[in-house]
Amino acid sequence: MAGNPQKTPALKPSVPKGDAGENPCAACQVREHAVCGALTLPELASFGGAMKDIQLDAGDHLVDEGEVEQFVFSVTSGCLKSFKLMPDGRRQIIGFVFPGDFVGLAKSDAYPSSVEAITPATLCRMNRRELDKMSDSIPNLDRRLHDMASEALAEVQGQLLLLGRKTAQERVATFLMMLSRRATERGMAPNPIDVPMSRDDIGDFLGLTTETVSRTFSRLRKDGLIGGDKDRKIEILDEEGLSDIADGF
Amino acid sequence: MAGNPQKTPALKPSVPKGDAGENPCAACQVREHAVCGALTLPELASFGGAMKDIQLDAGDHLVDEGEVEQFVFSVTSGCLKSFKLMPDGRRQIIGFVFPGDFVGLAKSDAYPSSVEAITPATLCRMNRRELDKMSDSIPNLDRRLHDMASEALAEVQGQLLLLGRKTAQERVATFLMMLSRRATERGMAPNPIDVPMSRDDIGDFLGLTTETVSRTFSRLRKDGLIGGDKDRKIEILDEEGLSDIADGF
DNA sequence: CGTCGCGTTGATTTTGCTCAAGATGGGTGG
DNA sequence: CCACCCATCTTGAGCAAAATCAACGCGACG
Repeated sequence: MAGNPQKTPALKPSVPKGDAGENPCAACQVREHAVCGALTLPELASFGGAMKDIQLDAGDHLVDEGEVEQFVFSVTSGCLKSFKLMPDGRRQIIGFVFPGDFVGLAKSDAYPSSVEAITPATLCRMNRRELDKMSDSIPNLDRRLHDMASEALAEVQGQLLLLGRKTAQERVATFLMMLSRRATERGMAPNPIDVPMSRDDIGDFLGLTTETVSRTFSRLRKDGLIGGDKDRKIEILDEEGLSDIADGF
Repeated sequence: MAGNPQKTPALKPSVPKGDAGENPCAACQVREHAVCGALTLPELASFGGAMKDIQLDAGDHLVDEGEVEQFVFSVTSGCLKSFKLMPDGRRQIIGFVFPGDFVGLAKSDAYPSSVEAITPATLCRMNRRELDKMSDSIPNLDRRLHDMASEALAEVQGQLLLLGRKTAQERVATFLMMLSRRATERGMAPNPIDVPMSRDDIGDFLGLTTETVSRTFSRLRKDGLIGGDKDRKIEILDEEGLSDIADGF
């Protein structure tokens, strides 16, 4: 069960000590933002019963691209990355996975990408088959899954524009605005931004090299758009300016 | 109603003359591949009753990014493109839309991208609201929509890898393999490939310029991987070689 | 105290873009 | 039916943005 302190969790673990045994999900910090937010308390009880808590250390891998999709996951704390690899090692990070996010939205036989923990993380795990069954009998759950898939689909379209047409500076600015917006949606401070991933990861997400990402951060810093990078936190100094760069104005 | 001959439809229009009035959908050529394939004949009748046939000429625009998502569409013939624009005119084509494809999979308030016809096209149009209602009462329909969204999500992840990490040659090779595979899925010949879109469109899809696309085709032709480009058709001469380039081997 | 991973910065190279000029070919009107 | 026109495509030359190659700083950790 979750409950052990992690080194750098983005949110508290889902099950505070002492609550386990009754309905751990009722106390989950990210429930509202997760799939589970669609469920009534009784539904939540049976749903939670089918869940197994998982803990990962930084660097642990959760699933492999191509592997049979036996499980789906709902993240309760930490940060993960979803990525694809090419035979020669080139890597594209498909997305960063935060608390409340769901791994396995795209129903398919095999995982379309690998997933690995960036920070220590806690997740709830469920059998794909079991989720499908529940989704058949709980319309709200089904709707929530469909809505989350829709949102993911809309969001990834923005990423296509970024990778296909934006400059390095625009990509990095977009990335920062994205992190800031996500933090706000999760009820966290939009500024300074928590940036738990390495320059390498950011590069593989934005279709750039580490060096270009680093240079671009330096330039944004020199131009007074962002502040220093203390403790994996970046401060946005000129939100409007950054947003204009991000959108190509 | 559909039924008039088009200049260059990829498939026959959905409603052959004479069948209209009974259950036009029953005769639809692309039904099996479209949302409608999930429906029983009685369901299909009421579903089709809520549909309005639409015809577009090449260049006609169907929906605008940001516009309220009042309608959804199922394509019955022709080819369209879905795209996003930046303030300065840079364009990213999100995807090409073929017969059987659905416009509006990502349930949201506003269309996430614009859609415009590349060739003359015919579509079935339905109110978003009405589709949602039907989807609530027909589990098979709901499941089909969810499955199609899942597939779209998985496919777009491959596009992220392409745009973020592949070379020009790899992109074009991937594009051709993609077209070939799609044709096969629709029961059409995988070779030669029908390429109804302009070099410009291909460029905006692959994150390249027209010139680079053109040069890359020339190179593939010179290297004997593909044949000439007669009548918007390209022949694959070395499928394995092309596939290896596409996948980065 | 040395090592290792990560980030930054600099020098050089390369890929694909930009700018420019022809080629091609379908469509239109004389 | 032919000539012209305009879109689209192709090819070439030079350029620029980002990649690559390389060196170094810095903090964490053994």
